[in-house]
Amino acid sequence: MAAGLDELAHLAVRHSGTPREMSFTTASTLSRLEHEGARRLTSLAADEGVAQPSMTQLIQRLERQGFVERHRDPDDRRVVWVSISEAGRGLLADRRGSRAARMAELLATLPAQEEAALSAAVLAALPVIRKLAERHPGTGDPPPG
Amino acid sequence: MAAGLDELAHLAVRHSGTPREMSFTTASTLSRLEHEGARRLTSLAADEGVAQPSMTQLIQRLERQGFVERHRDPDDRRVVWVSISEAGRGLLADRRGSRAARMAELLATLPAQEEAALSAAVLAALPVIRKLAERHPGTGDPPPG
DNA sequence: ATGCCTATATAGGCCGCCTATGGGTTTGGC
DNA sequence: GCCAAACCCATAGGCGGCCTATATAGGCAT
Repeated sequence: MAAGLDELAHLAVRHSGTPREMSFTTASTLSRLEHEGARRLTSLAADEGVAQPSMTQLIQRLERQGFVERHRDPDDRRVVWVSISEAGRGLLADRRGSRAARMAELLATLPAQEEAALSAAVLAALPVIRKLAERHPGTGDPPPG
Repeated sequence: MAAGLDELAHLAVRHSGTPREMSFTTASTLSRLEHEGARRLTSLAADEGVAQPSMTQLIQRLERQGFVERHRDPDDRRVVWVSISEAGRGLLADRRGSRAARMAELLATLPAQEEAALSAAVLAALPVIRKLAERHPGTGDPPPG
């Protein structure tokens, strides 16, 4: 069974489209900024499980591309607050839309019987996999909720 | 249901350990060399879905690290044959061992009922997911068989 | 004021991917 | 036999994404 689970993980990584369009950390950071509002650079780095200079570089790139904004804290001028821009929200929306569309298109190719079987399997597996994921060191912590 | 499948793929990518230890392409290329024997650089690049210079660079690094060997074809001196070394086989064996150990350790934390549910779900999902993966553009083609 | 701590930036290095281009090697038409 | 086209691989140069070590600048406490 472990072999089957391993193969599924393998297929997920191979076909996830990451990092063809955008790296996992980039997407996760943007999504976090959308859901949690303005964040400090260091705490972003900690939550995403990358070193602080890596986050500095990522945010600089996203700022250059117009997807986030940076503001110095007037009360503590060492601190940088990072927030998502309208363009950033648009980027996330586009990504989600195209992902969902591809997924729907793919699922539509399945005969009803197989789709039902897959649906049942996903629903059964999801809570168990979530539990396993909590106990396994990954790349950063998921956003709360 | 698409949302659940998407979440599962997300968790798989997040917790796969790629590319913390070794990139997907690197592992896949080494594994292909192990199973298929000596291969030419260009055909390796095509099968792995990367550009030829990327494969040249990857193979140069793997050769430097001692995991593959390169030989020019005496009958067509343009051609380079790439094969896995003993150290390369050892690397793959170690990786598989540690992956399997982590997976087993993780699964051992589940109550028997949940493990049975997960096992059933995986067995039910696997053939359907395989079918979907064939219809979806990924990073290169899987090795035949 | 001095010296410590904190928050971010910079320097430098490696992997992993790309396009464009260069340099040998065959091959095929003539 | 020769030369051009086709082929295989290497190199150059660039960007994303990650790291450690170190610098810079601001805040804080004695």
